[in-house]
Amino acid sequence: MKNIELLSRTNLCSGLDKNELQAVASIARFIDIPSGKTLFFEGDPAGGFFVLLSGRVRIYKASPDGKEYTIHIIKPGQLFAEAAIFKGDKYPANCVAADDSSAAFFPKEGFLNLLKKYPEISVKIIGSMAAFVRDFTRQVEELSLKEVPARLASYLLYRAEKTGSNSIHLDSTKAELANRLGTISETLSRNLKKLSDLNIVVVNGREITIKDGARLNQIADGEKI
Amino acid sequence: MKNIELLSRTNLCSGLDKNELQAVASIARFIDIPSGKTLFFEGDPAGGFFVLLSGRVRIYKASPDGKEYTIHIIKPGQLFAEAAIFKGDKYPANCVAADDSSAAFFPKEGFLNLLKKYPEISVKIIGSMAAFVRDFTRQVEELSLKEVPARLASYLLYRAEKTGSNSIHLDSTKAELANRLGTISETLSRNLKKLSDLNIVVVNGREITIKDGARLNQIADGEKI
DNA sequence: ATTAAGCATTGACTTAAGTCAATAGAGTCA
DNA sequence: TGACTCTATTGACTTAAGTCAATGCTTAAT
Repeated sequence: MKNIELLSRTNLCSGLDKNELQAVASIARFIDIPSGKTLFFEGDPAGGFFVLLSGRVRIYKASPDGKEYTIHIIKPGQLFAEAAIFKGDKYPANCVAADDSSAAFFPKEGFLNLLKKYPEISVKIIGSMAAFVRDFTRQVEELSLKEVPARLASYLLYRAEKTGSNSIHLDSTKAELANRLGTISETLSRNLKKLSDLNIVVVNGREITIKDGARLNQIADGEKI
Repeated sequence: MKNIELLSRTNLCSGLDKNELQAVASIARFIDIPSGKTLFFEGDPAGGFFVLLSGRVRIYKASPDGKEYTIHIIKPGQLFAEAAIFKGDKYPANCVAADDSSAAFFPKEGFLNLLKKYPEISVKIIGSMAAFVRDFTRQVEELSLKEVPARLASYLLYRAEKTGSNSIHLDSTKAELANRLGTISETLSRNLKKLSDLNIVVVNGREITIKDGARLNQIADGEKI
């Protein structure tokens, strides 16, 4: 996939339009990092930050006795070493590629100039990250609902609310939905059947239609089915 | 609590130093929203975005037949209506206070000027949100580990790695930790006891010391105990 | 020192949800 | 059309984890 395409899928750039994306990409330096290669060491002068495009990188600290402490595993789409930009001028930890990876590097000066020139870009970035955080918050809340029926009901209501329709189209397999709900496909299947038997929803392949939203709300609140 | 103090605890401002915080606060308009009061309606001209400081607000859409669809419940610290800033000039949904609430309002123009003048502020905001997203990602992954021992082990390792020590100090009750791990205090207690009986950790009040990190890693990977 | 309050632990029991395995549909390709 | 693959469903069984209730342990206050 083209780098700019990968870039557009990251947190940093997901809200940007074509021109803005182009402007951001123009100051990026795209790099490939073979698995096992060190990208930087603690104490190296930090000239900017990275966005991971593919693969995985590991950020770790090494203690005096030689032990390594992994601080983060970075996944595609995430920023890393961004602390360097506001904390100081040295990277505060080591970074090595855990898989063959690729990243975009943003030099600090270039990025600051870009934002100064196009402040709307920073606002968009902030806005889309805020939305992201909000969705994540929801997901954490959802996952910590103890029972599967409650999680499922909550998810269905959320999707329905978001689209303003009472019909939800799954754009992934049921197994993936199960995973997102912190369960397995069999359990999801059984629970959808229960809801369906009670005429609370109608399931038609990947199309789920809510028939009794009030009841679904009660279930999301923990009521037994 | 003072508004500026509340502001410093939000996503938007958590990474800022005193002067920057002051600069941001100086363009904010602080408002109180009594429970039930509508902050804006869909279609109202959108002059800026908000950060919730206390209380809860509900963002919803109303359909032609009068039904309401809740899109989000906003909690303290979160940005809202930030979409208005990049999507267009009208609020895309309605917003009402669910509890007595307070918020900071940032006029679009003022905020843009601020960021233009101090691009480091946007960089800091972006950086601290990225860190936030990263922690959240981890939390979601952790919660979707099926079994409590794995979630617990994963959490302990994470905390230990982050501090670079093999001793973890809980700054909350065990019940709260249980909640964060998506379980209950009794179950947490039993699992800590198991780990302790196997000499994998030593528990001393709120101090947990890892004795066998390798074993803990296996458990985090799903191995039975 | 004694009581009270809050947090933590333990046991007995119940239940939700996972595992394993078989079967059924749906979609695709030759 | 039939064979193949991928996804979904269902049943029988097992197990992890939740509930309820009792008890223990600390800390702080009178």
